[in-house]
Amino acid sequence: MASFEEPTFAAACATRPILDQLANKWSVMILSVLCERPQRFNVVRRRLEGITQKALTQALRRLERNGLVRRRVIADSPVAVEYSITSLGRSLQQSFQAVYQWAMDHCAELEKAQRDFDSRHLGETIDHEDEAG
Amino acid sequence: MASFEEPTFAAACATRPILDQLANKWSVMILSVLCERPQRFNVVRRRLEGITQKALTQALRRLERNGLVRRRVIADSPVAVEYSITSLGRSLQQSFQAVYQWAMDHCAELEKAQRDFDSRHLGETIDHEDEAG
DNA sequence: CCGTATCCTAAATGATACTG
DNA sequence: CAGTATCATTTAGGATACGG
Repeated sequence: MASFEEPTFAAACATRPILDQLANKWSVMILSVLCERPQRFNVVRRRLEGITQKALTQALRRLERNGLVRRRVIADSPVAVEYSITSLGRSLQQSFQAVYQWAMDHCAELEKAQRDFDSRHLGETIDHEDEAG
Repeated sequence: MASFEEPTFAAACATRPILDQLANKWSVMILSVLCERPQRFNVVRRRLEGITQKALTQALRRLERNGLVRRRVIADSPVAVEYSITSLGRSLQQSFQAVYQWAMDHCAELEKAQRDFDSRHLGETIDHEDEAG
């Protein structure tokens, strides 16, 4: 059973860069949107409220580089670009969907837990900037 | 079925802060480690190679605040603190586990996709600083 | 329309020192 | 041991302007 003191998640583990790149909120949302159907850049942009063009471009390129999303130019003037999910991307999206579903199922519990935690820690320097203003 | 132009992931959606806080690599790894058994701070630290004390403290407090992890002081001098996963945390870990399993199953495919992408984009200004040196 | 490039600011990160 | 605090540096993020 080994010593239990050797790292479980070694820095050199091949999954590290994968989690680094893909375990973030925009990837979850983008794959979810593209999973429905191929869509154009600005359509995706409008459906992910709050994302900037720069952030979307970066996220899409990262997903494309990992083979999860395909980029296709469908016209030349004005340029139209359609993004679609690959089968590899679709398989990841299923796992992501479970995380997203969990978040939907448990958001009330989480919000309560946060309120309880915060009231237990009154007066301490916690910076929880909620937009609940 | 609606206009398909309204945002799917509205900024005010209750799941947004959840994804913001929990959809990151350290949360995935920490819950995975704590899922085995309750463990002390520095044990967790050693098993997550590359994490700093500061990052671990912050991540643990965030998980604690969301009710996914429980913190328990088990001695006074020298201080010993044990972290354990809650049942809520365990339910999330199951979804995370699917993501982690996916990463393990597909890391070869992903690495190949990246190589292909990079060779297709030779000469462009992509800054992919791999540690493959 | 779909980006890239630049600039600027805000936030995350890392190293170090210190406390109970 | 398990943190907190501070500071320096890096990185991410947003706004804007511009190009194919």
